[in-house]
Amino acid sequence: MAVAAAAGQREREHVQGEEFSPRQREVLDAVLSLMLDEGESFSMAAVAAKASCSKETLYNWFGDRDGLLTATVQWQASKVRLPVLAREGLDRATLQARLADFAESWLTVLTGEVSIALNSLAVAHAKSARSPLGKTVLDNGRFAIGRRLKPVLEMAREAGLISFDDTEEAFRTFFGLVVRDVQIRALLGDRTLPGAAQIRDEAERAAQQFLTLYGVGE
Amino acid sequence: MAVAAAAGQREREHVQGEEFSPRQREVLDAVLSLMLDEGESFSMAAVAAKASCSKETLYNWFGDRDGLLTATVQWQASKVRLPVLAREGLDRATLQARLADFAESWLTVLTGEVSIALNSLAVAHAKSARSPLGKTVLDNGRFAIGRRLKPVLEMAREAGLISFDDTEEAFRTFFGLVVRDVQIRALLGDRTLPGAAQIRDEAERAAQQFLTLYGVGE
DNA sequence: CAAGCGCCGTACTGTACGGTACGGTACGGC
DNA sequence: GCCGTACCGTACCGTACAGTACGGCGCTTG
Repeated sequence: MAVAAAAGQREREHVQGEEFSPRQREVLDAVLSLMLDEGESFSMAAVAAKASCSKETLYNWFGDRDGLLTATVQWQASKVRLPVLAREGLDRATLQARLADFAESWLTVLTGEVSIALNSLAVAHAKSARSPLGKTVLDNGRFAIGRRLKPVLEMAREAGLISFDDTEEAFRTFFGLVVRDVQIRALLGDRTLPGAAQIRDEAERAAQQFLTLYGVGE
Repeated sequence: MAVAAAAGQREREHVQGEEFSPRQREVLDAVLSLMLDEGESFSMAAVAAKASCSKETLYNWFGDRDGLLTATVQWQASKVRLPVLAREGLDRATLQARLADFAESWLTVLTGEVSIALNSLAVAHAKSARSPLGKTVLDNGRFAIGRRLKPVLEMAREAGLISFDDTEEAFRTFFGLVVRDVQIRALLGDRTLPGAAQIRDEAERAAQQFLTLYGVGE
C-alpha cells in the first residue's frame, strides 16, 4: 500500500491527506462523487472510468479496495475544517453564542450528503473487515469535535461561567443535546433532514439547554 | 416474495413477525447468529448450511436475499418488547424513576450485539438498495420509543410536573440526553461500550437532566 | 399403498468484480 | 536519440456468490 501509514494520527491536529498528489486527489474526488449516488456499491472499474485512470494505477497507489476507501475518508476529513473558537473575552452571552455557532456548523456537516455517505460506509465496514475506516471516521468526527470543544468548556469553567466535574461527560451531554436523533435518522435513510433555518434553531436551543444544565448563577 | 407485505405497519403496535412458522423462525435465528460474527458478509449458502435447509427453500420462503434480511429484521423486532410505563400515580420522583428505568432498558438494547448488527445492516442498505430495511429499523427503534414515551410525557404535563410546547421536541431532547454518542460510537466499531452499572448511571443522569430542563417548580 | 407435496442436499449456471498482466504512449533525464 | 518511469486502456484470470434445477426422501392424505 503506497499510502503512508499515518500512525499516531490521533494526536496530531494537522491531519494527513495533504500527502496526496493533485492527480490522486482527483481520483479520490471521483470516489467521493461515485459514493454519493451509488453508496458503497461501486466497482474499482467504475472508479477508474470516472477518474480516467487505469485500474493498475489505482492498485499501485492505494494497494487494494480498502486502501482506496481509507484514503478517500482521510482525504475528505482533511478538507473539513471545523471553526476555531476564539478564547478571549468570555461572558455567558458570548459563550452561548459560540456554542450555538459551533453546534450549527457541526449539524450542517453532519447532515451533508458526503458526511452521511462516509459514515454509512464506515458503519458497514466496522463489523466485517479489520479496516480502520470506522476508527478514522470516529477520530475525525466525534473525537475531533471533542478535542476542539473541551478546551473551551474548561476555559468557561475557569471563568466561572459553567461548572462540571468531568469534561468528557459535559461534552458528551452537549453532543447529545446537539445531535439528538438527527444522525441516526439520516444514516437509516430518513430524508426529512433539517434545513438551514431549523439547524440554526436547534443549535441555539442546544446551547441554551446546555447552559441551563451546566451554567453557574444567572 | 412469500412474506406478507405488511403495509401500514407503522400504525399497528402488534407487530408482524408472528406470521413466521416455527421452522422459519429457526432459519431467521440462524441468520441472526451468522450476522453476529460475520456482519453483512454471509452467503445464502452459509445460511442454508447453518439452518440445515436448502437454498431453494430460502428462496421459496423469502424471495431473495433482501427479503430474507427484511424478514430477519422484522423477526428480531417482534422479539424486542419495550417496558410499558404505568400511568397512574405520577409525582416528580416516580416520573424521574420511570424515565430512568426506561432510559436504562433502552440503552441496554441499543448496546446489545444484535441491535448493533441490525442497525449496521440497515445503515449499509439505506443508500444502495430500495429495501425497507432502514425504515423498518427506524420504525421499530427510534419511532417505537417515541410512541411509547410521548403519552407519558403528555400525561406528566397534564399532571403539571413538566412543561413543553411540542411533545416531539421534548422527546427528541430526552433521546439526545439518553443516547448521546453511545450509538454512533457503537456503530462505528468503538468497543468501549458502557456496562450495566454505567448504563444505570447514565440513565439516571439523563432522567435528572431532562427534569431540570422541562420540570416545573421544584 | 399410491399419489402428491414440501423440503433437503447438491450440482449447475451466469455474472459481477477484485486483482493482474501487458502493450502502447508521453515525458523527463542523460 | 535512447532509456527509464509513470501512466492509460484493455484484456484477462480466478473466484465468490445469487439464483435455479433436479433428484431423492419422508410425511401426509385419500
